[in-house]
Amino acid sequence: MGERRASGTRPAVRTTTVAVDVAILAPMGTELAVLVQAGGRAGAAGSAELPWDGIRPSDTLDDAADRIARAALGFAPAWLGQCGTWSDTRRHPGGARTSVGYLAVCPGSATGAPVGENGAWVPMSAQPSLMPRQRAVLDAAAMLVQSRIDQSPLAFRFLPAAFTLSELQAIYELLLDRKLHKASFRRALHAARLVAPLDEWRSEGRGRPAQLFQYAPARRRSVRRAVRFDLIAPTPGR
Amino acid sequence: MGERRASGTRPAVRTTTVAVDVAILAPMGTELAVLVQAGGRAGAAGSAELPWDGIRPSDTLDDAADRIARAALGFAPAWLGQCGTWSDTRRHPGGARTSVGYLAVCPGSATGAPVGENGAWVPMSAQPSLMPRQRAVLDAAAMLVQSRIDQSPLAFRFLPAAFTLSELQAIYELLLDRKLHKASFRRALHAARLVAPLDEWRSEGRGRPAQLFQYAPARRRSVRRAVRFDLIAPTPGR
DNA sequence: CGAATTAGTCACAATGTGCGACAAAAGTCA
DNA sequence: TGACTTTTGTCGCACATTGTGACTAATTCG
Repeated sequence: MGERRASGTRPAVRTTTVAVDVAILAPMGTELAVLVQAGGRAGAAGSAELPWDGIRPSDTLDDAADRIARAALGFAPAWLGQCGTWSDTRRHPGGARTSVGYLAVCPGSATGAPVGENGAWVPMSAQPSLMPRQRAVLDAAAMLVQSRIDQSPLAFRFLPAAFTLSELQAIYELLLDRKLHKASFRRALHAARLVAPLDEWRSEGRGRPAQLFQYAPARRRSVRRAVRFDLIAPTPGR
Repeated sequence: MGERRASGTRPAVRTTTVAVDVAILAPMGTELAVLVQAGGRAGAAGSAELPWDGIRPSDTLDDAADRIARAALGFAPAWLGQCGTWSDTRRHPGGARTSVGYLAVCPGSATGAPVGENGAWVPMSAQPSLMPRQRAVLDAAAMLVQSRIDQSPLAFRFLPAAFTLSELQAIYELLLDRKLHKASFRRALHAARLVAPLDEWRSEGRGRPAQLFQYAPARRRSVRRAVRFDLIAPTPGR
């Protein structure tokens, strides 16, 4: 003991095979959907896979994730963020020992259009059968959405730039999986000064036309609030 | 266009060199400190480094991080969590192209004892001069602490199992960098039913002895709360 | 035109938070 | 011993935030 380094040996880097795996999520109807592609062995059971690739010499991980998401979607995702990294022997479509997982978010309009030749949007509830490694990435991506909803404007990335407040509320209800009260939702939203009205209205079939808004956070007083003990979940996370 | 994969090529894994870098944080006096070790070239300016190592064939990343933290500290950290992964050309002590960053947390008692032959606790405000890659890891670790304070019992990991409420409040004040009101702090803490009193008191010099508590989250009603728009920061993170 | 439907707001009750005041239990020191 | 200091721990009130149902507004449908 008293050894400076792990187990008395000097630290040394090792070589590994690495892939970037991207879970691309978008709202579809009343729930989230994930974009999967047919695997290498088409027709085989459990052959769906998340879009993935290796990293190129000049790539950062963010570069690679953006490239993979663009290639799968045909356009850039509205948001990208890392959701974890794993290195183990679980199966991966490319046989990578190490996977860097990313979450990509895009508006619901994407789930209405076809995605390439072998892409498909699968509802999260349908539990697409992925290889174990990619299953871990998808689970972590879903967790990341949950943990970031209240801390970042992630919910807005599931919508186009201009949206109605009812659409925004529907996204929050989808992500949080519970009904919200319209008046409370709007009161809190406006108090936070996160959206600005556009001089534009949209009529969606019957009913009064809804005003369009855009995400436009205003400089707001950084009030010192209480410690939020009520948000603490028993497990300290991953 | 219409291509199924990135740039029309089939996806393929690549090889990279990888290190696990661990930012070990603990309270020291009134601020956080990070554990650094003297680098390979002792005495050289900017030679401090975070504990790091490669991954072993049977290691998961969590295994490696735990091993590295134990070796540096002499005991297991109270908490470990991934804070990000980077793959770029920034300098790293081991020359790794890819780094998996971890945050390790341990109680303040650690910062009073010596740490191995060439370890030292450096206050975060002192900005230890690390190589660029490890600087990124440390910054991400600090961000992770901030983002998890309200979502997980992370603050409790900076304390021993038994603690006084004043100690807990001091940790929160240190992490949030602001004074908290004692009565409000305790009211919210007890309302969340996160701690249980021990039948033990501790006298710290003068003043009334403080009762000791332990972290013991009780099953509490999962009240449906409002969407917390006020916590949303303008940037969607990382 | 009236019913149905969706958007948007209001008022009030219930709950939560900031904050000062104060009581309780110990040590310090004349 | 007894006043003074220091720290723990609680109470109560003013004020802010949130939950909820009721209400008005603007549009389509038949």
